[in-house]
Amino acid sequence: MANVKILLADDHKIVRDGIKLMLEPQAGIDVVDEAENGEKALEILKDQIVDIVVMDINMPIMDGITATKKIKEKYPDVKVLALTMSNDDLHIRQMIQAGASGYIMKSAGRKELKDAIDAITEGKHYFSDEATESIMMDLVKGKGKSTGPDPIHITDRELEVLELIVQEHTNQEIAEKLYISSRTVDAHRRNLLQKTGARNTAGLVKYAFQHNLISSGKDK
Amino acid sequence: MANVKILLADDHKIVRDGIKLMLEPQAGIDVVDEAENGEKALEILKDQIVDIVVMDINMPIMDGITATKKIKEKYPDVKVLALTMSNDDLHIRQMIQAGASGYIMKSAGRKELKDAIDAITEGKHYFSDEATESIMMDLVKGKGKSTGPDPIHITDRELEVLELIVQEHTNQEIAEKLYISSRTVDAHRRNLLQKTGARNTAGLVKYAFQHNLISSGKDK
DNA sequence: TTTACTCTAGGTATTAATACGGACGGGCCG
DNA sequence: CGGCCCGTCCGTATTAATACCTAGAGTAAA
Repeated sequence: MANVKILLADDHKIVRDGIKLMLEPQAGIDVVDEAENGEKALEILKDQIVDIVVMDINMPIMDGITATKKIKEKYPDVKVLALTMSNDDLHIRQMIQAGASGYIMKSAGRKELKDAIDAITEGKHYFSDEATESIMMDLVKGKGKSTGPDPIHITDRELEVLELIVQEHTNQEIAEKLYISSRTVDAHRRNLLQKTGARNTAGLVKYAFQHNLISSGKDK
Repeated sequence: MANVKILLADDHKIVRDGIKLMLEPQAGIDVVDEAENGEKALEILKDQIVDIVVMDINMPIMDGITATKKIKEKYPDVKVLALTMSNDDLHIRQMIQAGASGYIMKSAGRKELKDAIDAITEGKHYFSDEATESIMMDLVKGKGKSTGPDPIHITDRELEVLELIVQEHTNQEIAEKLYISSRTVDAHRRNLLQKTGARNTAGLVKYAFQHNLISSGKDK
């Protein structure tokens, strides 16, 4: 059997180098290329045969979830192993829905990484214990009900509003920016409160940060 | 000359393993131990001779900035190389003030890591281009004035209030929790708005996340 | 076509937050 | 001692946000 061809997608070179050094000595595994964001990864796939993409979730320009969706659309045979820092239920679910074959955290060790790649190579799936537990909790809860964080779907418009809220704009200002009534903004805001389970603006901003919906919220 | 003894402090095992694999083949460098948070790093230093601590900033339990301060207090000869994902001015400055000898980002490559360690071993400092630029900007600006993030000092009480705000509490609730008048909470809130430059609650929460100060704000 | 969802918008009301003021005791430090 | 900062509290006022409810136009799916 030919070697497994890996593409690394992570915005931190140290992480890429680290994974590469961990994998390269392994027999049967070749890291054929690297990408520092989802867009680059897609470009590389155009003219490079790859078996597995090891994909970070948090990346600039194009995040791992979006990239995974696009990869599975265009190259359904390419497997994706999600790699992330957080153990966020939402991210795990989103990656699985996007078509990832596995999910491990950066706090995992070399062995787990190897195990995950082996499992995926054999056409199986690999989820870290934490991810498995999270998914099981969902099944137990019976398809996201009751108190669970639920499969909440925030619409595009709501996301726009949320971003402007995070940018410290008032409803009036948001209304002007989006060319809608402030009442509409108010409605979106209430929907956001309800969907996110937040009590107030503080909760919305917190939600945005914890689920990384912030794009340009950087300092200064 | 004896080998340089390195202690890795990062909560992500993959990152630790990666760095280790990058450094170990290098002549003259030994990774003698690892820690997944600042507290562990301090414990290790108790009975382990270490020359340089490669320290991540974002870590659970005890962050890199706090850990660096404590290390420089107890073991002034131990050098610290800060390692981080963000290029946040504030973090850079805080780490330098805490006593770090260098600062590089995870998006840096193997060569930069090696260069940084070499420089620090020789008693010099090493700052990535981005960090240098940021510091230079400060010098140009003349000691943090005008638009700069200033040497704002948030008092303990204000911090308590801020934390409760982030936890989605209203002024009344905060007042009850702290056994003070809601008017006082209001005053603290106004001072926070003024000090942080925020326009409203959203800005305060954003500030809290970007600079810090959230301890247990995790999901669920 | 019905169903469902999104986006839109309004009415009415209450509560919370923000913007100005000013004031006072305590602790720390030159 | 005399200032300075901190933490505490109040008055007044305006603006913003939140809580209810209803509801139509558009679109996409069943």
